[in-house]
Amino acid sequence: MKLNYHHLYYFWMVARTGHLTRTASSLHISQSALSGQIRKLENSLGHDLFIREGRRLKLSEAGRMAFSYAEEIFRQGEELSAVFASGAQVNREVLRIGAVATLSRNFQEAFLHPLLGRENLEFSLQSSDIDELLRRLSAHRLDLILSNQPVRGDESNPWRSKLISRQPVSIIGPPESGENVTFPDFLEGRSLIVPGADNNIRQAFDQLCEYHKVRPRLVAEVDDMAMMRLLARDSGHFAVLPPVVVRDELRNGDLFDYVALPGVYEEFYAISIRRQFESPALRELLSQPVEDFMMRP
Amino acid sequence: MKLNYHHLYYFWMVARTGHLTRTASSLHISQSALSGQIRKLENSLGHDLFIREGRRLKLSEAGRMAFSYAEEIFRQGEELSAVFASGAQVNREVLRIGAVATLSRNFQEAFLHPLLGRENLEFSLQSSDIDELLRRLSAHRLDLILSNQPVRGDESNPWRSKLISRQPVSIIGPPESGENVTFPDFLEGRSLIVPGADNNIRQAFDQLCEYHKVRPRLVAEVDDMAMMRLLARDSGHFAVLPPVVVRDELRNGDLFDYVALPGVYEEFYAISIRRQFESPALRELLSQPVEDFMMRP
DNA sequence: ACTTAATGTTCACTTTTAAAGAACGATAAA
DNA sequence: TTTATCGTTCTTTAAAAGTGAACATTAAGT
Repeated sequence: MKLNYHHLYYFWMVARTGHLTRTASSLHISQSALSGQIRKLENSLGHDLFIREGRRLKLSEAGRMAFSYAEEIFRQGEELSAVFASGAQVNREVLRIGAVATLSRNFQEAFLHPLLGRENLEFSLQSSDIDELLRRLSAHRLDLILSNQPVRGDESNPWRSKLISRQPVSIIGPPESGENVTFPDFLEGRSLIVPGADNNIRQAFDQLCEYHKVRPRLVAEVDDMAMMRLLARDSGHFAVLPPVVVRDELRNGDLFDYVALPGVYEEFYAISIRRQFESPALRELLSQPVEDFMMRP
Repeated sequence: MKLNYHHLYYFWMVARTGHLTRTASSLHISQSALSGQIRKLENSLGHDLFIREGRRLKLSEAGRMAFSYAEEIFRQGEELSAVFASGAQVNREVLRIGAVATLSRNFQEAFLHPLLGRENLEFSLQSSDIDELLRRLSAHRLDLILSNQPVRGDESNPWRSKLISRQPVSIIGPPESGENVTFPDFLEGRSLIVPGADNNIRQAFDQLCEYHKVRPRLVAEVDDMAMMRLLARDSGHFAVLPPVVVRDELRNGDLFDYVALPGVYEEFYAISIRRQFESPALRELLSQPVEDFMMRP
């Protein structure tokens, strides 16, 4: 039997105050109607929601359970009503994007670039860790996640990961080093700043070193691409980095791109929920070709 | 005008598939009825939810917004139905408790002790940081939070913090030290393990040192009470700790309680949402007297 | 102990709302 | 161009929700 949301609403209103008569008058219906509707809900659910003690109503355990769901349901519903009632521009397109906090800012900006020119579009950008972002995506509080790892969906979470860009990764260092950089010998014993262990660049890089039997000396493992950029620029050490992260420094000569690492890429994924009606802005973003669009000005 | 949840439900079902006729037949109603109900919802909200292009339905931006709310609302509703339909013991009392992860386990256990003996009661215990726990409390995914800090509620979050226990804090160290411990001189230059800077014990302790013009040497700042316990036991250093945390070690002589710090207490708060009908188990827990109930076996 | 006011339930009846079915219009595919 | 499919609108019918009176229970006041 299908849940009747009107009955549930009445139940919720009564359970909040604990009084049937008062609630009835605040709802502008008779108490007998209210009593009857709640009785119907109880019959449909198969449990009493209130314990009747004489003229007093007490919430039963089943009622408590139903109440906690009802709270959520009608809180959302009231928010929905409020949004429409406020006359807020409901017709503006809204895109809520979450980005893994350690992702390159240059990348995020390049990816979102097509949205910037659009009138009548509003977007929000939230940084957090991937678990939190996936939670928000599931709760429909986000439309899209930018991540450097794909995520496998399942029945209860119909996530879809789309590869949106694949960036080469280079050894980047100070320009005046004057070193004759030959791959892979150059890496042997070399002091290096590398991405953190759970980054996929790092895993590919480790495999590459393994394969060529070279052992660099790791001076720092850093999660965050913005931090990597600062360290590469200011430490004087060499770093394993996608050039796009230090695009500005490469341009103005503060850093130099010595050698691209074969087979090592940073990948970017857009994670979304498959929908019958995809927002036009979202569709536009996701249809960008997988190429080096990040090299745009 | 009040939101009609039946209309919203129909809208949701149609928006999921994008087809009115198919949805109508899956709902076992005529397409004309479905069309009419959705039209009523649109009138009540004041916005078109679909864009009609000939015989085709497209979700409008307003529709997209409504849809994301509807998703949440009816996901919850279906969960509620499922819980009742599954015949799961809806009449069992359920108490969902969140504890700040750094809280003493002995305290948590002592506090929850009254629940252990109860038939027909089930409780879940989740550890996390206070922000995450408060989010869950607001979302009605928790009934109670145990914390070492009170939280001030407001209109949108009617939280209620109740002091449930106040524990003395001592200097605790290895039993064989043979030192003549006199407060406060003992502390001068002393190597100490102390709670982390945002713990209220720590703040009180720092003030105490300031007042007595003594400067201990801090060898470790530790957030987590379980970690403090291990470090106090195994490091040979003295530590600033509530004795209850190392109750077992004090009993069996692995550690010794040298001196209670005057005016320094660890406080425990229970944070809940004020409700018309409080669960009996919750009421029982919260009515425990503020005393050293933690010294029970 | 009795009365009174407040509360909740049930029943017969009325009003409101939702659903069905036919007629119509638009369009994608044959 | 036809034809089958899909969505809208209108009128009629069926179902659901609401009303008000009669009745039951209980807390508080006399």
